[in-house]
Amino acid sequence: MNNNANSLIVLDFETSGLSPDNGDRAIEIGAVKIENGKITEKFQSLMNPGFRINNFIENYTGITNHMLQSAPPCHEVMNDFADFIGDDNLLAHNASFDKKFLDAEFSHIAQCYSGEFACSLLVSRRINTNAPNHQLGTLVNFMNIASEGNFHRALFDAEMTAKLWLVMLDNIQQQINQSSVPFELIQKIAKTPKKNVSDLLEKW
DNA sequence: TGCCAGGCCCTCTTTAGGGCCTT
Repeated sequence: MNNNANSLIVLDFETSGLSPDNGDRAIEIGAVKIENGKITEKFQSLMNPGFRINNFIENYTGITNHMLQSAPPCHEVMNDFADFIGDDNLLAHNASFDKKFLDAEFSHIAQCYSGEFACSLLVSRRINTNAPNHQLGTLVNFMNIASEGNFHRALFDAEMTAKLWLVMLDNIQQQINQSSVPFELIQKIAKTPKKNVSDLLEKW
């Protein structure tokens, strides 16, 4: 594990559906690298899954079958993405979803990654206890984060997740009165029952 | 024919059910 929570890859997949076990594939990857509290690199690409996506996904994402026809194939994009993420830790909003697609796409090309996932959704449920809900768009509005772009596109969602993450890290830093938040603490927050999180931060 | 995602989390729980969140 890279224990530096201030340097990590924030990623978001758009996909043909909810489950790679049912044959769904990634159709777009967007990611940003956060280093020392700032977005320093970006990665974005559509990818052709080799079949037509349905109307719901076209409407939900704005990604059309016409756009995917000329996109590079998944294996090509995922190999480039493996180089992008290196051995950094990873972050996504509802990470279990993006992790299962990353695992599935990497399994197709015999790639692997060494970083560990953090989940902004799980942390938000424990830190932003007054939020009306924990959907990415709701949290961005709730925390007054500037947002000009289209939700449900991979790079925009990754950027918004990164900005949300930095606000939450700042919140945690203030609570523990330290200048950085160890990745180990992030993982502990995500696994701690909500009612015990304030105790965890006080004693850190 | 009938089913059709899955992990997390809460509670009127744990011998379970249902909502949230992602596409």
